Amino acid sequence: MALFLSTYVNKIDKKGRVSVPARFRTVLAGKGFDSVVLFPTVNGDAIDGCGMDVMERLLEKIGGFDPLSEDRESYADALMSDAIELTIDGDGRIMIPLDMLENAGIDGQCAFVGRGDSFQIWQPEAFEIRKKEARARAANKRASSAGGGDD
Amino acid sequence: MALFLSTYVNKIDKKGRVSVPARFRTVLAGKGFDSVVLFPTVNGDAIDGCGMDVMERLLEKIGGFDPLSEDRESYADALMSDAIELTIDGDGRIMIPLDMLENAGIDGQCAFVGRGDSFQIWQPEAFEIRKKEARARAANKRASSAGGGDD
DNA sequence: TAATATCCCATGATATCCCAGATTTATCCA
DNA sequence: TGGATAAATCTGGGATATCATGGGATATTA
Repeated sequence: MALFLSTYVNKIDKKGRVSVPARFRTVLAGKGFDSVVLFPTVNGDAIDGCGMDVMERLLEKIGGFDPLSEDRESYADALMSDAIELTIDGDGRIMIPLDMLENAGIDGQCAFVGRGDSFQIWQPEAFEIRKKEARARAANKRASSAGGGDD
Repeated sequence: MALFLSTYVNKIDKKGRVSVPARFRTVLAGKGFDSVVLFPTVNGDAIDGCGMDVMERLLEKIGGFDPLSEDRESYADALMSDAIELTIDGDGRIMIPLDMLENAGIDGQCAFVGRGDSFQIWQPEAFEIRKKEARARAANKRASSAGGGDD
């Protein structure tokens, strides 16, 4: 298995620990990682997560360090400066810093949401809402643009 | 053989296990998979099934990971978050999560319906009904417009 | 030395493995 | 062609392993 799929809701215990879903751990381990990289989503309503490989690819895509390009610099800066690498402990758990959780409105429980080559961490209810909205948008799009709708 | 063909009805035992039809397993094995990927159909009245290759192709299509694009193809995202990969056990069975079965109105038995390079899982009676409707629609279409109807 | 993080182990719940009947499908030989 | 034998498939259930979570004990850091 190579992709982050599905959605898992796990509990944050009073010490601040959360289990990374076993499936996600398997994906990471398959790439040789025992850690995750986390950083806030662009609009700040959740947390982006991935393996270190994705960060490296991202950096490549951005073009590496280029002191002459302000654009790229800020682009990369925003990401890399907010990103943290968390080691997965022996029981498969991580400790997400409190401020990162607060920024994403997460408390008590969190939903690990697969996105293929990365995943996101959401406050469960917030994610459900967003998903419904996304579905509605997609349905609209399908309805309006041509009518070859199969199931 | 490379295609998912025909319809097989199998029983869901009280542990929640179902045999994946042997023919379907052969197709998957031919592609090098010992697992299936399942996700709800767009309108939610059944379950879509395929091999991991389909998901990988989809991911390619929507492009790699770009944390700065606010929402990439929302439909694809919804898919990744709803999709699950289920390993086929030594006896050829999978365990479909209860909520996925409930969403599709499946209980007790399920029909594996071949669709070529993918398949669907239906509540057997619901599938029969839908099939009749589809036939009727196709017949109408043909009668009125002399167009090319599909399934 | 407080406060916090990490390690280690325990515990239900649940999924997985393994084996054994029961059916169906395929194969073989007369 | 038919009927008997063999193989594969589906199903059931007990034993085992995995997973998420909790809490105490040990290390780290300020």
